[in-house]
Amino acid sequence: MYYLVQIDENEGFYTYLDVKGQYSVGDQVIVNFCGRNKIGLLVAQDERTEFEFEIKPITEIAEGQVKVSENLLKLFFWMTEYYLCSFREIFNSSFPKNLKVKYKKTCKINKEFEAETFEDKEIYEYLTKKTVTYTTLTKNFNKKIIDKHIAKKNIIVLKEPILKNKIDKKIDEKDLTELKKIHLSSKQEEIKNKFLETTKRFSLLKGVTGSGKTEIYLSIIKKALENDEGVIFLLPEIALTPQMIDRFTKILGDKIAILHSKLTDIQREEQWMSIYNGDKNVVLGVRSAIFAPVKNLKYIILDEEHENSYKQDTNPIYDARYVALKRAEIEDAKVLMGSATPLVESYFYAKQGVFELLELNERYNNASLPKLRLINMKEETEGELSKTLLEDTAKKIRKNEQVMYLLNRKGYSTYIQCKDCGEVEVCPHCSVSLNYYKSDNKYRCNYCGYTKKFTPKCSNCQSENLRLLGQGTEKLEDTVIQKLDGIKVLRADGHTVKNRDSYERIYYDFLNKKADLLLGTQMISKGLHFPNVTLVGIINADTILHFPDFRSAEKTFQLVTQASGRAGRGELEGEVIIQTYNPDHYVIDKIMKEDYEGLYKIEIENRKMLSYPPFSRIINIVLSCEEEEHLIKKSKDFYSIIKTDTVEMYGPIPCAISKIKNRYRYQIFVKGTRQSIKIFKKDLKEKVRKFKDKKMRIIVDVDPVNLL
DNA sequence: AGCACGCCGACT
DNA sequence: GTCGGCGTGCTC
Repeated sequence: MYYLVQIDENEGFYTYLDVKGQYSVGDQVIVNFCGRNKIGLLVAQDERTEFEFEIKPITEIAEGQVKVSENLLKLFFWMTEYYLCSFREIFNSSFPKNLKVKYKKTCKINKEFEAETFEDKEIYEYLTKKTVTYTTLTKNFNKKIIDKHIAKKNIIVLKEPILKNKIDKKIDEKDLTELKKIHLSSKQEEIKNKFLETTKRFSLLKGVTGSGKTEIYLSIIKKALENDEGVIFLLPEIALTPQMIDRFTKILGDKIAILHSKLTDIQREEQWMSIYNGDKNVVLGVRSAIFAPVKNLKYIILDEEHENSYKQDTNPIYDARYVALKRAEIEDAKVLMGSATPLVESYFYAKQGVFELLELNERYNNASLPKLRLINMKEETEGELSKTLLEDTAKKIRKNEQVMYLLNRKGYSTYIQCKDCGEVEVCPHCSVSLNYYKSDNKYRCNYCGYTKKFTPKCSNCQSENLRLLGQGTEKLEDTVIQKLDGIKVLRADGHTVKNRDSYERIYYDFLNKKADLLLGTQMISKGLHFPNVTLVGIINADTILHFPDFRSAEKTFQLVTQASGRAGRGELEGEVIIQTYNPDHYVIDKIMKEDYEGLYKIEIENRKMLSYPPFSRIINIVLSCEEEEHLIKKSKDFYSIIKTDTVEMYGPIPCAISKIKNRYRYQIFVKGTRQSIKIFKKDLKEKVRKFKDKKMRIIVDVDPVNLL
């Protein structure tokens, strides 16, 4: 029996022979490759019987291996074709690092050399008796001498896989008492049943913020637990907050596994193994949890479906939403996607009947939707915090209620301009302006992390007449403290929130009313539940409105609506103040009227007219290189290589951000029908592989979300 | 990682 | 012509 084997750290597949027929697809084995032992994954049977090269036998099973299910392998193969990414990258990103068989460096004597060539006879004596790891050897002898011997090849260093055993199984008793306490309203019950009964594989739950979507999810999980069915419940990273985890573990106890990016390697291994062993059938996790080896998978729930973070835009590039649909097809499971503000594409598919559309238009427990007020910032004279918002904030605080401000920019100032010569301070490595951070008095680049000390001098004309433009959260905090005497402020942005711990601390401090105002970036706009918050201020509703992206209107609507949803979640009524410089823009109008349907109609018309998704499929090809001339030439060459009349092609043109980390960036934008794009992709991967050179990187982004 | 292959410049 | 340096591609 021949198998196609994916070998660790290698592209492509190699054929090996299973002499005794003792292995099967999904096994991890040890094979001899390049004259050394390597871990290989049996990805498929090789149906061929004759080969024009010599086939080696599989050495042995990787002891303590964890198998990959055939369904997951199917999903990975589909991904390599759809996203043109490598099998190895997908496998690596879906598989806990700790569970990969590791290599150790072992040191041996090279027998071709005589003992007298050894500077250190003791090492020679030692190594003729045994083979040890490099670490052990360096502990016993002088590292410098050892390295010298290795360089002279007196000592050979080999990488050998370390085999380890599986973690012991521990079985949890199922206790559903907490779950049984969940009570659904008749409307929620109706939606749950509709989802369970529909013959459609995919459902879209459109429910206003605070309408109790989570209770519906929980009741589905409860049903699954009672019937030993598997569930994957996905949340965007930003929403998988300590609060969410708290809530879920309180109700579901240790019956669920949790997978998120802040787990330690050991924690991730434990969680993953409990799923693999079948101890836990329910997984709560972020994007990559879509690959969890859940047994008997019946439901995939995807909350906050509109969130960009479901799209991974580094290799392997994939969209967990689309992968979820595919996995559900392969495993014969159902998908429930939920959002208050679904993606235009998803809503379109729901209206077309591809998704079952489920709607929940009232808030849970009769809580009322917050009142919205619009402030035209063009008429404000007192800087970037309106008088109305300041006054109302003061009022709420006096009543001992809490306030949240959302501002989508961190730091103090987003760009610094010289009043005399007009020069803007820019990053030396990227084509973006530098941000100013007052807390450590530094300029900082958002893209490459470059920092330099802030000096109040224009680097062009040395003038000290600088203008700090574009306010960020730091400056907002300063302004508020200065204008509202004695206010206690908590700030949550990329700078104050370094990890889950600091996030948690801010969350609990605010919940326990240790502050009056919580101000922060997007990270506070999702999923958080503070019953005492009665006012939400959206400082600049239009920061992303003018991005050169066909989704910018939709994204603005989603962001503001989500943030507004933070107000009035308890007994008290909520208010939202939205500051904007574009009061006449149709998005602002639809936000104020809470008219998703209206926004959808405008957006879908635009998409149709310009033939953007869902009326087309897009591929964005980004070429990057440190040398601009080389890049321009190669981009043009590549364009002519892939040029075809069956799809629309634009470019190569510089990307909106034309340089990042010293690499110049050009893009080729491809648009076509589902079918024509499929054909276009067919040999694109091979063309990219052949065309790439050492200096140049080519990234093929299928269904891009970020077009910058 | 390590070997084969091919291209190109230096030298006989 | 030949030798060798090195960049590139392949290993089942």
